[in-house]
Amino acid sequence: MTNDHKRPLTLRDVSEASGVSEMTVSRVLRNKGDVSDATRQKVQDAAKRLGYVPNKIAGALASSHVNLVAVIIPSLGNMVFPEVLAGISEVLEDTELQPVVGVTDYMPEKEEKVLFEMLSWRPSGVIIAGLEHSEASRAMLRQSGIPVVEIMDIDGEPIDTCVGISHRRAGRKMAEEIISAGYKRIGFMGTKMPLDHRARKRFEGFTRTLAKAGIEIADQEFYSGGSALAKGREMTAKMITRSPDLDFLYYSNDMIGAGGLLYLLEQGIDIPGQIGLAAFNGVELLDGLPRRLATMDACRREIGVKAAQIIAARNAGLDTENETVVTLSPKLTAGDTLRRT
Amino acid sequence: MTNDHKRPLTLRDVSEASGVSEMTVSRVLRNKGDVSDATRQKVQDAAKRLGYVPNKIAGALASSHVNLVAVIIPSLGNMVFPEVLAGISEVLEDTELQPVVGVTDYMPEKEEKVLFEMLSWRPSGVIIAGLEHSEASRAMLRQSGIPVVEIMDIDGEPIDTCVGISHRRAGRKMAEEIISAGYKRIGFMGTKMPLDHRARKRFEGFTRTLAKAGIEIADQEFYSGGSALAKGREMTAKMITRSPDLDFLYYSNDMIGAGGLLYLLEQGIDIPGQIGLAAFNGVELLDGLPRRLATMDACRREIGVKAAQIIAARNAGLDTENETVVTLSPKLTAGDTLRRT
DNA sequence: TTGAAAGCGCTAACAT
DNA sequence: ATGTTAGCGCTTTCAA
Repeated sequence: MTNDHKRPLTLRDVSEASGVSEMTVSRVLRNKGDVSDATRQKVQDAAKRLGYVPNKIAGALASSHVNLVAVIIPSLGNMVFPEVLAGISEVLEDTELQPVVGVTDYMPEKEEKVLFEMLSWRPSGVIIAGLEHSEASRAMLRQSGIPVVEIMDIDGEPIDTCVGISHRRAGRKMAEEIISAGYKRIGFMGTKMPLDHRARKRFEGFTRTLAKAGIEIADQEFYSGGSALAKGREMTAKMITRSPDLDFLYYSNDMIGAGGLLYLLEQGIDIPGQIGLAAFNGVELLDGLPRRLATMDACRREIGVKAAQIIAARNAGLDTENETVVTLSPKLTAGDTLRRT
Repeated sequence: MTNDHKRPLTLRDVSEASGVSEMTVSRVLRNKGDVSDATRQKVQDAAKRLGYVPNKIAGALASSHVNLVAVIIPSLGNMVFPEVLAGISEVLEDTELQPVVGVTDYMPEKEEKVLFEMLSWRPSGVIIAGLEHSEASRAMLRQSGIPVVEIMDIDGEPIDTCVGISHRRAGRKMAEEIISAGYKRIGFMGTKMPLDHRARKRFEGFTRTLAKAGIEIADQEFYSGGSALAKGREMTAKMITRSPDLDFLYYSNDMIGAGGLLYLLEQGIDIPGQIGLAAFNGVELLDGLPRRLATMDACRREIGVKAAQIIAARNAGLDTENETVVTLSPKLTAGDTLRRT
C-alpha cells in the first residue's frame, strides 16, 4: 500500500519496515528456523502491509533449489495431455513442487528448444512425453542430473524412468478382440504417423496381430490438422464408399472414431452388425455419444499421478532406485460398437 | 560428454575449457556485443562439447530481466483456453518472451496463490483471464509494476489493460436473434454460475433482452463437473420432459449444446422447426456434428494474439499507452439450428 | 533466538 | 574485441 515507485520490494524493505534483520525476515517468510512469536508477527505484518512478494530468482540462486517440475508434452489441444497434467497437479499440490508445462507440437526441434529453455531454469525434475527424443535432447536430460520421467509409452529405452502403457500391446489387444469377434475386412484411420510414435506403435501391434491371423488391413486413410470429429466423418465416408465391403473400422483416436460413428449412424448403417468400430483413448466425451464406442483407456490421469509421485519421491530423497519402468494396463471397453463374442 | 559428476556446468567451466574469459563466453552465448569469429567459434565448440546449459536463474538475477509471461487461466479442460494459449504462443514465438501457464480451476483463492507464485518469479508481464479477482490479487497486480492484460471479458474495470468481448452483449445479441426468429418459450442450460462470471454475464444479457420483449426464461437447469456432452444430453432430456412446450434451448457452451443436439435428433425432433438451439463459443468440434449448431464465436485465438501483442509491445518499450480496453466482436453463426428470419 | 559475512552464477558498466 | 569489477536479492554458514 506504500510502494508507489516501480521498484519491486526487497527483503531489505521488509527488514527496515519491521526493524528486524533481513535474515530473520527471511526465516519468517519461509517458516524456517526458530523465530519468536513477537518478531514473527512484526515481520508478517510488515510484509503484508507493504505487499511484499519474495523474489524466487534470488532465492533459487542462493539456495540452488528450484521447486519447479518441467512437464513437456506435444499438445494441449486433444484432451489427453490436460488429463495427464491434472494427474500431475493433483500429486504436486501436496508438495513444494510446481509443474511448468512446455508444448512441442510433436516437433523434435521444438522439443529440443523447449527442453533447453526449461533446463536452463534448473528445475527439480522433468516429465516428458514419449521415449523418442533427439540425441541432443537425450544428452541434455542425461547431463541434467535431475530425475527424468518419460511418460505415456514404455516401448523403448528410458533415459532414467518411464511410466506408461505399451502401445504395441494395446494395438495387439484390440486386434485380438476384433478377430475373435469375427470381423475380417478391416479398415484403419489415423493421424499421419511420422509425428506420433505412440499411434504408430499401436498400428504396428495391430497389423502384426492381424497378420498372424492371416488378415491384412483392407484400407487405410491418414489425416492431419482440422477438427478431428469432422475428419473422422470425412475419412469414414470416403473409405466406405471406396471399400464398401469393410466390416470393421479401427480409428487411432476417439475423436475421429466419434466422427465416424456419427456418420455411419446417420447413414443408417447397422453397428456393430454390418460394421464394427473401435478407437483409442477412452476420452470422457464418448459418454455423450449415441453409442458407446469401443475403445481402450490410455490411463492418462494415472500416468500423470505416477510420474509426479516418482519425481516427488526422488526430490524428497527417497530412493525409488528400483522401478525404472512402470507399466500400466489399459482397459478395453467393448461398448456398443463391437460384436459380442 | 565430459561432465561425469552431478554439478551442473557453469560459465566458468566453458571459460576454462575454451580459454576465453567468462564475460566473453557470456557474450557469445547471448549474441551480445562484438566478439571475433575465432573466439566465438572456440566458445561455441566448448559449450556444445561440454553440454553447457546456461543458468537463467543467475542470468535473470544479474540482469533483472525475466523473459517470462505469466498466463493465468481457469482451466485447460474445455478447449477454449488452449486456443487462447495458441494465440499467445504464436505471437510470443517471434519474441524473447515465453508464456508460463498457471491454472486456477475457477477458484479465487487458487488464483491468488498461483498469481503470487508466478509474480515471485518476476515475469515481464501477466495475462490473466477475467476481470473478477480478489482484492489481494488486484493489489498484487497493481504493485507488480509490470504490464497486466485481463482477457476474455470487457464488462468491468480493468486493472491495467483488457482484451475480450462483452459477454453481456453476446447474450443480448443471441436473445435478439432468437426473438426475431419468433421463438417464445425458451429454456436455458448452463454451468452453475457463481464460478463462471462470463457465463453469468451472458445469461444476464440474455434474460434482460428477453424481458424487454416480454419473454421470461421458461425453464432452466445447471450442472457442474462430468462430461459436458453427456450433461447436455441429460439436462436436455430432463428439460423437454418437464417442459414439453419449449420451442428453444439456449446453452451456455457448445459442448452441452452438442449433447442436447444429439439427443434431440435421436428423438426425431424437428430442429429448428419444433425446437431451435443455440450455444456459445464456436468450438471446432461443432464442425463434425450432424447439424451446425447456432453459436457465437468467442474470438479465443484473437484474444490471445492481441493480449500477447500488448505485452510484447510494452516489453519493447513501445507505449501502447492509449488502448486500455480492446473490444472484439463475436460473430454469430446461425447454423442449422435457428429458424431463418 | 538473532545477526553478519560470504557467495550462488551470471551480467552491466567500466576499463583496456 | 576482450577483460575486470561489482553487484543482482536472496540463503547458507557461522558467530553471538
